[in-house]
Amino acid sequence: MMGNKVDSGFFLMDVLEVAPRLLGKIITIRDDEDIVKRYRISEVEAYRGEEDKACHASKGRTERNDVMYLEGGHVYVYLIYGMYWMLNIVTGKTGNPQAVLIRGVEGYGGPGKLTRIMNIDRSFYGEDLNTSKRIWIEEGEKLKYVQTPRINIDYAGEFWKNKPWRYIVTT
DNA sequence: TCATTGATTTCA
DNA sequence: GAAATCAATGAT
Repeated sequence: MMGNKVDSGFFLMDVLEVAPRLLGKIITIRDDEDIVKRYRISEVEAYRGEEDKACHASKGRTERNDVMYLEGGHVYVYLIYGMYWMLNIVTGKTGNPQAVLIRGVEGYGGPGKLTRIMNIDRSFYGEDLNTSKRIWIEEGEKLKYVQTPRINIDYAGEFWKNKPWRYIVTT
């Protein structure tokens, strides 16, 4: 059954609006063998602009975070700890570096595990969710969730570390 | 709690 | 150039 792709305007809202609304939506991947797989989003984290010390854009625009400065709807992928690809969705308007980290989908918790299962790597960097033929987001049901502080951002300082910008679907 | 792991970033 | 850092994970 084919779901409806989300409207491109959805990704242009502020990251704090987009993050909770992504819960329950479907990440859809078409692989090299033309097989389409769907994953329901269950956990995300929001990273919000240069002022957010936990955000990769907190020290300005670099080669790595460049795509965060583009219009919402692009895909931001990067390697962490030399082993794990992280999947992020850029949000907000052009020049406003925000992104949502996909931390979990139904059946698979953990951002590094997801990308391994979905076969997501560097080649997805900069993909446009509105036009890409191999990754996009489909509408899903609205789910209840709780908020907690973000994980593994001790370097960001107490103020930013304590922001409850991690969103988890409740069962 | 600790080793893994290497691209990116930071410091010189 | 060299050194430090890091949106994590799995084993101990």
